[in-house]
This record gives sequence, structure tokens and C-alpha cells, in this order.
Amino acid sequence: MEFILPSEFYARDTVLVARELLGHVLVHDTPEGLTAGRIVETEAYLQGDPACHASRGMTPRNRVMFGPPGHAYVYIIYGMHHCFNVVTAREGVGEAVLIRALEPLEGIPLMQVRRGKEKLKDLCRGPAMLVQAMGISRNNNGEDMVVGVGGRLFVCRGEAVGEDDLVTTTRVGINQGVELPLRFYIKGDNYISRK
DNA sequence: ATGATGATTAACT
DNA sequence: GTTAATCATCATG
Repeated sequence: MEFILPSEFYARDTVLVARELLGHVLVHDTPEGLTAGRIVETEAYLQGDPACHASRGMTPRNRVMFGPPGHAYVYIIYGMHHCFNVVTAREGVGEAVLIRALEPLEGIPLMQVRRGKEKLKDLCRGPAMLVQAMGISRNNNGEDMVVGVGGRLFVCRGEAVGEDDLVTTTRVGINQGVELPLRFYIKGDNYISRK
């Protein structure tokens, strides 16, 4: 059940990783308890893509995107919200996959407390929501998700998603590269951020 | 040191 | 469907 995806999984083409991440399970084990959710929506951010943080070169903020694959990239947006990415490709290449939505599986009561919401659809339906529900903070930035020893944040294997259930669309909430088909989600899932 | 900006969310009309 | 809230980060002086 708890098979952690190896670093080889992340050390591949970013678009491929974004597609294959769907259906797998993000797990965060904290002192408060364990939370887990099935990944149902992702976006790929590629080097050279104007919407990608790394497109303007390396900065102190995005430096972990250029680091080894399988690390967590957590950043703050609008000063108030967090977003969670997984670093992909290879060291020296600034690419990552943004996790946009989860289907809550484990630790739902804890998620409800952390979010202050009761309805399941209000727990993980959006990048900043799922980060809050999972108890992820900027302390997790740069954390190695593969070793999973000191860090208890990782992705374990779930049921694969068939090509027929995989939908490719344009991304959300950006002004540049809007036309690029780099957003992926599971067809018919109830927990995606936008229908 | 200071100002512009944004991979968002929640509340409101 | 629209809009305000809100601040870390980056670029410029």
C-alpha cells in the first residue's frame, strides 16, 4: 500500500510526470496526525514557459526548482496563500509540477479543523486549499520527498489513470502562456478546482 | 530602501 | 460573475 515513488519517477519529462502523477496519493505525516489525498489535478511548469517562475532565471525563491527532482517546492503567492509543487526533470533544469487539487482520503477530520470547513469539496479544491488541509508550510520548501525519513511528506503509488479518463486543458490563473495545454485532471472527478 | 506585482480565495451583487 | 484582501518576492534607485 505504501509504496513511495522513487526519484526516478520525477527525473523525467515534466509533462509526463504531471500526467502520471494523477491517481497517486500525496501523504503528509505530521505530529497532529496523518493526512492523505488522491491527486486529481496538476499543472506542468516548464523552463522557457513565460508563466513559469524559472523562466526569468534562478532567484532565491525558485532555486529549489533547479535542484534535484523529487523535492518539494513550496512558495507563497499573493503574500497569503501557499502553493505546492514537485520538482521534476533533472538538476539544473527549473521545471516542476503544481498540485492543484486532491480528493481527501485520510485524516479528513484533521483537514476539516485546519481548513475550518466541513464539506469535503471545500478541503482540497485548489492549490492553496490543499496545502492548508495537508498542513504544508514554507518549512517544507526544499524537502526531499523520496527519502521520507526525517521528512514525512511523500507520494505513494495509487491506482493508475487510463488515457480515456485523463483530460488535458489550458491552465488557470495566469496571464502568460495561457494557450499552452499543460493542465491535466481526471475526467469526471468531483474534486477538481474548475469543471 | 521602496514600490510593483501576482501559478488565489472568499465574499458579495 | 465580479472584486477586495494582503504580503513575500523581485527589480530598481
